[in-house]
Amino acid sequence: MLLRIDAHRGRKAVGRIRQKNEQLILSAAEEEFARHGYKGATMNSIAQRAGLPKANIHYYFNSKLDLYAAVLSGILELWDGTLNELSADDDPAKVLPAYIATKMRFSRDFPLASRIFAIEILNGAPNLVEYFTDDYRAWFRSRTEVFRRWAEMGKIDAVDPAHLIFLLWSSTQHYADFACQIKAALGRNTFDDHDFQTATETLTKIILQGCGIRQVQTGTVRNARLGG
Amino acid sequence: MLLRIDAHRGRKAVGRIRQKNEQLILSAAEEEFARHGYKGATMNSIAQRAGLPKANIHYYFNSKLDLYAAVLSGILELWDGTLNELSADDDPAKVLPAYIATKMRFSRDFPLASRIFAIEILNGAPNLVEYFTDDYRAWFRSRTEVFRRWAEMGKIDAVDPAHLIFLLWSSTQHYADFACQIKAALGRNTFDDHDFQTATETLTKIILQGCGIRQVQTGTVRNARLGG
DNA sequence: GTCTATATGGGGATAGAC
DNA sequence: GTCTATCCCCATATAGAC
Repeated sequence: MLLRIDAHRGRKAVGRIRQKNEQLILSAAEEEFARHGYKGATMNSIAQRAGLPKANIHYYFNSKLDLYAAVLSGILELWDGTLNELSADDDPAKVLPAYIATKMRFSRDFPLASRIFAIEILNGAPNLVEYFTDDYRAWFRSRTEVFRRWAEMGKIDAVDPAHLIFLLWSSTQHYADFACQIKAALGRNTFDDHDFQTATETLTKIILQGCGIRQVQTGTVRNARLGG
Repeated sequence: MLLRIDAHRGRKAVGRIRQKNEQLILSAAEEEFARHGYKGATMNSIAQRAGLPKANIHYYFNSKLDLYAAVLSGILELWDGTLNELSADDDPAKVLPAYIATKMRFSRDFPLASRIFAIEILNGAPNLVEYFTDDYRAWFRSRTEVFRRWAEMGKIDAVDPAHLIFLLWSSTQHYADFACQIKAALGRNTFDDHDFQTATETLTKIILQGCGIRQVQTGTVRNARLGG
């Protein structure tokens, strides 16, 4: 069964009430899907969280799958384009820390989105077949190419670009996806801005140094490394 | 509702048939839970995969939750003890590569276990409240202490130990949990032993160098770093 | 111990009044 | 557009024959 990821687009333009209610439902659905997975979340619990009768959910989104598609679609829009900003012309000593910081902000600001996406992947991405196409493969290749050229130019050490990208993804998303374990390990109930800053700095230091990039001070623009 | 994680222990000693069937069911359940989550997996599909009638599952494991607890319990046993082998007396240049390699082997050999655990954490670990206790916190602190002392002795750079551990966890588990996305990105149907080796080497290089550890050649024992 | 048949509840979806 | 009442299916769990 194929999922229309863009199911929520193409809806007819709407009034204020509709827009408000749809947003209310989407937020509630995001919370429930993140907490219980697709099957585990119920239209009932979503309706309750949104403060609306169950039938209204079906009025705005025809089916549970449509609602899930809308949530997932919003997440993909959010995801797109962060890695796209990296270019071979950039100085990795400048843009890699920025990329790590951006991904960490995502983990802090949109943990639910990150978790829903993660659960979808963990389950084998049954609803993302049309997302993981040859286009995705081509896009990814264009991204690894940036790192490959950096290595070629001696701006970073010769590391496998694909695995470096996976490292960037995994290490940052971990703070959204495994927040519960992290809090348990640290014995905390919250993981605040200061914690996120420490995490960001630690990751940045290790990954940049691990790639042979001399770190520049924040705010300072300096060439990191000129020779191989 | 509290879950008895040790539900499968304390069962009466059993004959060959029971043991064989229980193992059959556990394997089938692991596959289904990993693929569809707790709620998404059905006793029917588990029974079918195990090649047994549904009622038999209930005969061996009273309820679906009991079955899930047994699966989860086996996973925790598997997880325990890998990080325990690290000691402050060790040379991180030797034992960190070994730890990374072990975790990567886990991702390769037990991807289902990794995914079930990940889904449980993603969902807020509702069934692991009795696992993430103060004991867990104390255990984690004892592990960070190892890295802290390494830094104190100048064996590694001064990095936040907790976040270093999270990095080790996230980067290695990623290859089990996000296998589906990785294959899509690489345009492959399989991620073979050679791929795992490349991934392991890349991670090892970046993380060790990122911590200021000079990597020793495989099989060679050499002091990595003597001074601060 | 094994398995068929069934009870029971819950969840997605809809009809139709307002 | 909104919401109550209801339908129908499916999943867990069990009863009880073998």
